[in-house]
Order: sequence, then C-alpha cells, then structure tokens
Amino acid sequence: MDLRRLRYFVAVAEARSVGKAAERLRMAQPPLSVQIRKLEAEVGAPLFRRGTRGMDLTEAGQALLVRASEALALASDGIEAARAVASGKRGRLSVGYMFVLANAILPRLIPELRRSVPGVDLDFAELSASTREARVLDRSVTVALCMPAINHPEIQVARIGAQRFMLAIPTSSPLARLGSVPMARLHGRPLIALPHPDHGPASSAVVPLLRRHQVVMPIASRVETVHSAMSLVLAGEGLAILPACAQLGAPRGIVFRPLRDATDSLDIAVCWRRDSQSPLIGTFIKCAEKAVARM
Amino acid sequence: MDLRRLRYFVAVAEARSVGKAAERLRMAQPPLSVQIRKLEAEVGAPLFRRGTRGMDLTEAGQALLVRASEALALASDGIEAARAVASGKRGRLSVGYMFVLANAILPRLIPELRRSVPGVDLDFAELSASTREARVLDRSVTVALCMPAINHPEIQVARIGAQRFMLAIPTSSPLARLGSVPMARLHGRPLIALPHPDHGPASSAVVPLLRRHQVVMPIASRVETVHSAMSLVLAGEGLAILPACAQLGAPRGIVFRPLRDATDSLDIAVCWRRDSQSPLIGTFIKCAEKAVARM
DNA sequence: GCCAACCCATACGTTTTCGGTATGCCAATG
DNA sequence: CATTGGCATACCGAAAACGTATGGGTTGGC
Repeated sequence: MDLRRLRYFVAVAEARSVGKAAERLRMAQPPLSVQIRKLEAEVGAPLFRRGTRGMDLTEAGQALLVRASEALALASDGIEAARAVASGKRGRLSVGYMFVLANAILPRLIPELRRSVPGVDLDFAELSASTREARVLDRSVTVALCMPAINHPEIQVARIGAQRFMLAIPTSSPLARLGSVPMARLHGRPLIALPHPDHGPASSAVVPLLRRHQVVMPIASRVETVHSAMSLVLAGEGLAILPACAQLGAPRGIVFRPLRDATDSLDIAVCWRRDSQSPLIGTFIKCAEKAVARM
Repeated sequence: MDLRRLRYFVAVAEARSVGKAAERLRMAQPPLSVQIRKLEAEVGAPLFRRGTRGMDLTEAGQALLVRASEALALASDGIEAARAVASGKRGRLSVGYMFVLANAILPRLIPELRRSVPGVDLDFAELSASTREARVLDRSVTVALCMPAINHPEIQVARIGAQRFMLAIPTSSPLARLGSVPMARLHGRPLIALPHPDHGPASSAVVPLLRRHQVVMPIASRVETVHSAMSLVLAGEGLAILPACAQLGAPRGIVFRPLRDATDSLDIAVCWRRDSQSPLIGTFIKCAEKAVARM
C-alpha cells in the first residue's frame, strides 16, 4: 500500500476522470490508469465504475476515499509538524531553573518566551543543585538556568550574567546598620555554607573570597539551598554569603548588605546538552539575557 | 512523501534501532538506513539521534511519529474498509419499495435483512410507479421491490413471487356476501383503473384479464396508487381489481374477494441496475424471497 | 591497551517499479 | 460511417529500492 497510489486515487476520484487527474498531476494518462488498476488489484475490488464519460466511484471507492484523504492529510501534516518542530516554530521547551534565580528571572523571562515562541509548549521545573546535571543529561529539561554553570564535558554553557555576593544577616544584627560591610568584620563569625557544585558537598562557594581577604569563618552548618541558608540565618545560626538575587526570595527579618571591597560574583548561565539540536536554545538564551539585563 | 518510508520510520522508531527494525521488516539493514536518511532529507531535519546503542527519536521525530502512525492506520483501514464494502460486510443498501408491498413484505424483510447483513446501513424509500425506474437508474436506490417488475434494458429483474388479483369492494356491496366473485358479475360495473407501468398512463393492469373473460367494465377513474384506488372504492366510485397483498393496507369498509376462475397475478420482483456490482443484491434477494414465502 | 562485538553509514551492482510514447478498443455523436 | 473522447494495453527507458560487501566509530572484555 503506497501513499502515491492513494494520492493518485484521490486525484482521479476528485477529477472523476483519469485524463483530467493526470493533467492536474502533471503526468501522462496511461501510467495513472495503470496505478489505479494496481490499487484496485490490491484492494481486490473495483474502485471506479468506468463509464463512457469518465470514472465514477463505487461504494468501495467511496469508503476508501474518505480514509485515503485523511491519511494523505495526516502524512503531509506530519512532515510539516516535524519541520515546524525542527525550525522552532512548534514543539516543547522544558526549562529547568534553580530556586535562587526564580524570583529574579522568571517573571521577566516567561512573558518574553511566550512572546518569542508562541507555538511552543513551555514547561518549567525547579532544579536542585544535586540533580540539575542529571536532569540536563537525561533530557528531562532542555535548558537549565544555573548559578553557577554546570561543569560537564557533555554540557554546553552560555554565560548570561553574574550576581555579586552579598551578606545575608538578620535585621537585628548590628551589621545591618552598616550600608556595606567590610570583609574584616566577618572574621570569626559562623558561616552557613552552601557547597560549590563542582567541589563536592564539603566545599563552600565562598572559599576563594574568604581566603583572598584572609578572613576565617567557622562553618556552622552546611545546607543545600539558599532558602535553607536564609532560614538558618534567621534562626541566628550564622551568616550567609549569597548571590544578590537571593534577596528577592528572602523572608522578612533578613537583610542583604554589600561586601565592601569584594567584587566576587557567581555566573548565571544557560546550560544544555551539547548534542541537543533544539532550535529553541538560541532563542531561549536571547530571552534569558534580556530578562537578566532588566534585573 | 511515501507511505513506505513512513512505515519504515515507524518501525525504526518503535524498535529504537535500524538493525532490529530491518529484521522485523524482513529486509537488510543498509537499505533501511538509506530510507531513513532520505526521509530526514525530505523533512530537512534529523528525526533520530544516533547513539552508540541504537537510535532515539528527536522532538521532530516524535512529532512525525504520532501523525505517521495514524496515517498508516488510516490507510490500511481504508483498504480494509473498501474490501469490506466490496464483499458486502459493510456498506449501505438503499431499498426502494412500492406502497402495495410495504405492509405485506417490509415487516418480515427488515428484520431478516438486519440479521443477514448486520454491518450494513439500511435505508428505505417508498417509490411511486412513475419515478421508480429513474430512482433505480440514478442509483438513488440500490434495489427496488416492485410489482410488477420494471421493464428496462439497463435494469435486471429477479422474480420473487406473485400476487393473485382480487376484487376490492365496499363492505356494503352485495358482492361482499359472496365467498368468491364470478367474473361475469363484474360486467358493466365501473372500474377504478390502475395503469400498467409498461403500457402508459391510459392503460390498465387488468385489461388482459377482463378481455379473456369477455367482461367489459367502463373506467370510472384512473389513479396512480392502490390507496387512491381503495379510497375511491370506499367512496362508491366503482370497483378495483388489485393484487391480494393490497388488502393489508386496506381501510375499514373495504373487503377483498377472490375472482372465481381467474388465476391472473402480478409478479413481485427485485429490480436493480444491471451494472451495479453491489454484493448485497444477492443477499437482498434471498431475504426478500424468504419474506415473500412467509406472506 | 588491544581485540572483538555491535551498530549505523556508504558503495556498488542487480532487480523492481514507475513514467512516457505509441497504439488499441469502445461508445457516443453527428 | 467517420470522428471524437476516454480508458486500457504494450513496450521501452529511467529512477528507485534492495541486497551484499565493507568502512568507521564506540563499547566492553581479557
């Protein structure tokens, strides 16, 4: 059963004539006649009544016609849909993001995305630091908004911005009275540590910063997420040094203060599988850059 | 766009491997690989990700897959449907019938038909004597239950029974007291004449019968249908000589009496276009014969 | 670290199928 | 009776598909 035969069949049925249909199909009449007879042989019954003034569908032919036209439409629609997905006009974009970035970026990113790729189904999923890499690798997210970037040979990265480190402290702390906090004032204070994803769970993202200023902070707790860190800060367990954007998700009772003389920052990056040929990634990066620029 | 390619594509997508799919399709692996690449060239985008352990659909491939499988199913369903119609397992049978036969035959015929051809859509239409031929010729009915048969070179006929002529008279008529009426008693009485369809509107179906018995009946009225005839009989306009089955549709106040010594009858026949290759006609005739036999 | 196994891609010759041209057959028409 | 219009058949050249042989890349085991 060949789609070409069905196409020919539909053409003949609509033209009610082999000759007319052949003309419309830009081919000679005899081969078309042959194809129709082959189709009839395959079905095992005549599909047309041959009259002296052209061809007319039999009942069997009518039964075939409706389904054949639908099948033709579906097939070409399928090709078209595949093209649309490949070109980025349609499809699905699954966006992973880390909680720190959610409040700062998503409100600007999502409308921008919907405007840029209106035919695309978007879905969003929060990523934890420990599983984000796997979620990108197994394609359960197409792109990931990360801070900092994922470091993996199969994963490609586009830096779209950076966030300065700031000090997260309880409003009640004496340090909160300062406009900015000199690094030296942190010496000896307990630190709520967030691990750097590249350096194992016992690491901290701010080790280089502290070392450079020769500040030593005993680690009071290790936590996985910025909101855990802020909860512990609020509980008086210690201070946290967090990227600036985290303050948008900060609870009442926590204030952020810049660190004087410390310009260290964490990169905000879009990360995706190197072999993902999704055409939406480029567009996504542009949208994310816009969203970051207006942060 | 070729249905074979789509079939191959679906097979590869389901097997997630060219080799496995080739085996299932009973063909060698290389040509299948070639066909897949040709399909990808036609779409203009890769449909599979080639990994080291087989093939995996891209998003574009997934978009195509759903539609391609539907298209395949529709196409083979179309072929199947055409076969079913051609074999008489499905389809439509449009049955025309003349009013005289309706009450006598349809109640037995319709259940019989529904049992014999359960997958077939039946529809029924009353035919008038003047248009029945055209309705068969233009195929607006597939078969016609007629009395008498249609006489036309393009129309084929199967005789399935016959109905004796009987006298239709008002209950109040003195003739109604007789068990059967001798032909001689009709001499001189006014006749409600039904034309014989083969002999023009001025004819009467009972001319040969009367002539053979040398009975002369003046024609009081000419009517088109048996129910008109019976209405006029009831109105006292005259007598009618009608096929026996008409009495099933007779109103109160009319009785039918056999004609003594007159065995003339009208054929009941199934009529259809000679070139109609509907496989249902044979079955229909069998059902109609059964229905007539139990009249 | 090399070799074997696995899987897809490419190359080439063979076979099948398709399309074009020429022509025949049939019925309707004048 | 000839002509016209429409489909069917015959034959040939062209295109497409299939099979066999083979290459190349990766995985996994010894």
